[in-house]
Amino acid sequence: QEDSVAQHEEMTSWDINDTRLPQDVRQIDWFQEWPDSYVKHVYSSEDKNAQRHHSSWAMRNTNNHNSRILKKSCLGVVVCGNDCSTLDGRKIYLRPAICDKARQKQQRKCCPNCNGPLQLLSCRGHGGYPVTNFWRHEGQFIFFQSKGAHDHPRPETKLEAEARRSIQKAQTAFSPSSPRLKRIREIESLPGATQTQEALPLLLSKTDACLQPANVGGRLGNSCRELT
DNA sequence: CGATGCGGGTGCA
DNA sequence: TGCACCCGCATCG
Repeated sequence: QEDSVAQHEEMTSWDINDTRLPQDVRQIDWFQEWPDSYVKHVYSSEDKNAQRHHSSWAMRNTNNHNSRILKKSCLGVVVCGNDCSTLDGRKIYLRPAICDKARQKQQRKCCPNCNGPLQLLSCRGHGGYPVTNFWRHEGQFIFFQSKGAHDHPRPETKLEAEARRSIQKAQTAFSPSSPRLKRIREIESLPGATQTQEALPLLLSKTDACLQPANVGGRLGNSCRELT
């Protein structure tokens, strides 16, 4: 009734920038993987995900010149420029790399589904700017506050993105352009080695053909094979 | 290799 | 002041 409403008000009456935050938190929240639309949460300082300031949205650390409050902003989602769909009718929503340099590389790779160009859909959910998340550790709690509503699809979760990288890495290991095989080829063509060069087929150059123009000449041993 | 934090520094209201 | 953001440095898995 009115009581529960009042109680809820009391729980969310704080702001991440307040000088002092509630000491008597009544409700500790379970970690929220997809916080959205101006929400606030209070986690236990024991919560591993909260401790690591995780989110399934791709959030990057941003400098707010305040060591007491950690601020992060959303990077959006990486989509296929051809707007392709997988066989099971799903769209490609890759997780933007958090590291600036890695993200630039990522955008030069191609769609894992159709090999088309990738495109970064920036988040504009906070007055035209990326949604921001704030974290503040205070005593036995970790306060969380988000500003803005994501105006784009959800990207892969961190775990999904890591799994994808593992798979790609494994596949790349078998590419003829990979350092590993090149090394083998070098060894085999050494003077004393047995002549078995013709044993290596040249059929996998497709791996290099899928690089985007801007990256031709780069030494990235990336592969663009499809997966799932 | 990258995820994550930090903080100096810049450009704008 | 508040905010967005670039950049390098360092840690860590």
